[in-house]
Amino acid sequence: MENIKLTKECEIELKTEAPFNFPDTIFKPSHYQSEIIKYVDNTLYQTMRVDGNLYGITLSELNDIMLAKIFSVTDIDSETKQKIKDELHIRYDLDGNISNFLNDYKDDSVLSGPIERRGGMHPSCSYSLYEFLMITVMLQNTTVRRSAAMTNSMLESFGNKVSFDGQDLFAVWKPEDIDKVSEEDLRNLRIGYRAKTIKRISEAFTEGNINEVELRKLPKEQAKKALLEIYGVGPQSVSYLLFEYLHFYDALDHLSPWESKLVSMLIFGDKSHPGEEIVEYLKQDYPGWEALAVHYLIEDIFAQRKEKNIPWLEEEIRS
DNA sequence: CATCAGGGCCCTG
DNA sequence: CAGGGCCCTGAT
Repeated sequence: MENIKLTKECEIELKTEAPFNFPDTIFKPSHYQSEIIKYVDNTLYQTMRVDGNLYGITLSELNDIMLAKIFSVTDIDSETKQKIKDELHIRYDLDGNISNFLNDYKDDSVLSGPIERRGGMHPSCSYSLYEFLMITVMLQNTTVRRSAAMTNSMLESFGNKVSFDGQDLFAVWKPEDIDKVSEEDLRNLRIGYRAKTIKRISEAFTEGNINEVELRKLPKEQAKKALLEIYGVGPQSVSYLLFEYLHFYDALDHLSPWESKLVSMLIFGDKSHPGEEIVEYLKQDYPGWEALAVHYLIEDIFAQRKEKNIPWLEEEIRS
């Protein structure tokens, strides 16, 4: 596979809506690791496709200013630069205002710890809609280890190897690349029945049936409806999409079993409470912020995992 | 060795 | 609206 070297470099500054917590917003320890994104020395490395061209992006923070470096094959024009800047603002929720959440719940018995440790953390999605859909498909009905294995085998076959700023990583394949491949060839990568879903979604994007720009303008319920019309998107995937990708802080209609166990433990001290009960509880206690509340709880416990062993958490990860 | 659920969803009846 | 089936894999 050809290794694309991105050697031209420029830098932009990104303005954030305070309070903004850089590390906890741009990198999420609860997500499974892949070679699409790297977080090294407080710097995030990712790729981005704009108008058919591939760019390397680094994100870092210096004296409370967020810096993005853009790496490219040829010099970048100001229009593209602006597009990337706008896109980063959206993906990392740089203009979202969560100060009321932090003020209202800083003394809350459940959230005070997470808010103290990670206050200013926003939901974010490093990926385009298509890329994130690919991730949600990989997550379906399997374990973290296999999700990572499937992602990597897909990247090895169809992704683009990219080098910039001393790092090597993969860019997710383009929808057109998959549209040409047979379902059988995809299945040979041990992605199972997901091959069909990936082909269907790739086909929809190739034919221009999904409009990312318009989707982002929709109110929550309409966005949900539109997303559920995509083949392979059900209640679980749509909840990830509404919160992480579209940043609806109150998008909590559904909690997956593994998340329910974690949140149940963190709120009630045992894993037994069912998802529906927890959703009701969160809607009562954190109206307007129920999904963000879950996010603070889960990311906070995963962050603590790096520093100490949490047996009841390890039991649920099985990676 | 077999059986099963897993960071779901589609389809059928 | 409930329930079966689905690719594969590690756990039991």
